[in-house]
Amino acid sequence: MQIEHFLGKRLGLEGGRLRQLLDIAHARRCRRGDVIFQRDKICNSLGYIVNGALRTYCVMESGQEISFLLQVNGDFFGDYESYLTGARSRFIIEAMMDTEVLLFDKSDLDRLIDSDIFWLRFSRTIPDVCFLEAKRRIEDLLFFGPEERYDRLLNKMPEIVQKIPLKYISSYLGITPQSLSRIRKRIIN
Amino acid sequence: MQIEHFLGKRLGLEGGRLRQLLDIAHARRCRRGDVIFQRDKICNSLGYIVNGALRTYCVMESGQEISFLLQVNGDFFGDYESYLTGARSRFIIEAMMDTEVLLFDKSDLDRLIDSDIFWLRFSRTIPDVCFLEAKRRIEDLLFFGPEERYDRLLNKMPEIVQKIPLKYISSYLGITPQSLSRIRKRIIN
DNA sequence: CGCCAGGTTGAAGCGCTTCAACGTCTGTGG
DNA sequence: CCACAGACGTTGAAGCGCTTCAACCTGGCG
Repeated sequence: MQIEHFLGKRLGLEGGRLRQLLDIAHARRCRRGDVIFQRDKICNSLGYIVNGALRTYCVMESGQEISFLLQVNGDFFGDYESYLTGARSRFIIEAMMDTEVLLFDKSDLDRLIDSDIFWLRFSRTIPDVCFLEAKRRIEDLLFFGPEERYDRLLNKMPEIVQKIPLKYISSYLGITPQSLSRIRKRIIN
Repeated sequence: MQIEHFLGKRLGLEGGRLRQLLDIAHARRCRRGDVIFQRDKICNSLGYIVNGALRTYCVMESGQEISFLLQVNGDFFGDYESYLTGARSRFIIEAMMDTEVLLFDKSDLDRLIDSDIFWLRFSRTIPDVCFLEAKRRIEDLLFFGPEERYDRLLNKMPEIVQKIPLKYISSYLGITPQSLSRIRKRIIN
């Protein structure tokens, strides 16, 4: 099946091992606008996007919403800091369109990891992936200006950028919706 | 001894376990300006700063140097992406003042990790720490403006910021040296 | 002494922000 | 079926902050 294939490829798993992992997965469908994870909760599961798009965002004191992450098919989601440390999360995760996800509960993952040294070795993959993604984001913010960042985002997720509200994208890029609107206009030429 | 104490506390290690780790450490002293790690190499060791300060930076095509990380006593350093993936690094690591470090070779760490399930469990600590640091940096860049970022850096490493060249700090903050100079002037009031 | 790197300061410019108004689309209720 | 509200995007005008270019100052060092 497709899901297995993509998830397995992403994680370097196959056959029985992949099946073992899928055994503890919970499938869930969300509608556009559904909140998958609430602020001030402790994140006790990690997720994988089968189909759709999510945003992980933070509401600032001013009331302004800032997109911390925009994620699509094949991406993992969840506030990994809260998952790791057990601290309450400041983030909200919301579906930007109808979305199917697989959820893995921390308790199930921990049990799996304890069950077999294979999974103990495997468990490093999670923070490794999180770190690499985070590093890319830093490089994006540090090495490029707003316009270049938008360009790179377009390359990274071309179909999605056209479909989701502009304001989610602008705060992800660290600019105002108006600025992004003008950048778009500029780029058309 | 002090070093052991701090390193152990940072990693949650003590007694025999801490000694095991220190057994594979190589101490090294560097002078201000020494390059500890060279661009285009593969990073095959991780380091711990006993005393001093390092910067991890990238030279852009324009020739401009951008500080990716500024690190001080008690911080870990190394291009963890290159360490993980085996890819050539685009970063250079340089001592900003006379600095003592402990180096841990990947081959020794891998051997340690394979020797005992304790160390296999422990090995997740490394990417976890890297991820949490990276996440802080993203939040800094995304949630705050240049002036606030400088303020937060002052709180994070107050002694060091006074001692190292302004241009290293400004590129870490994502601004020009001139702008940082003016921000400093503004803040004195 | 004079050079050089690092820092400061001034002036001009550009890009993003802010505030505000208007256009467009969609869904809802009269 | 139309009218209207609300969300979203666009556009204009004014302002602010960072950038750029350039000049100058300062301290360290050969």
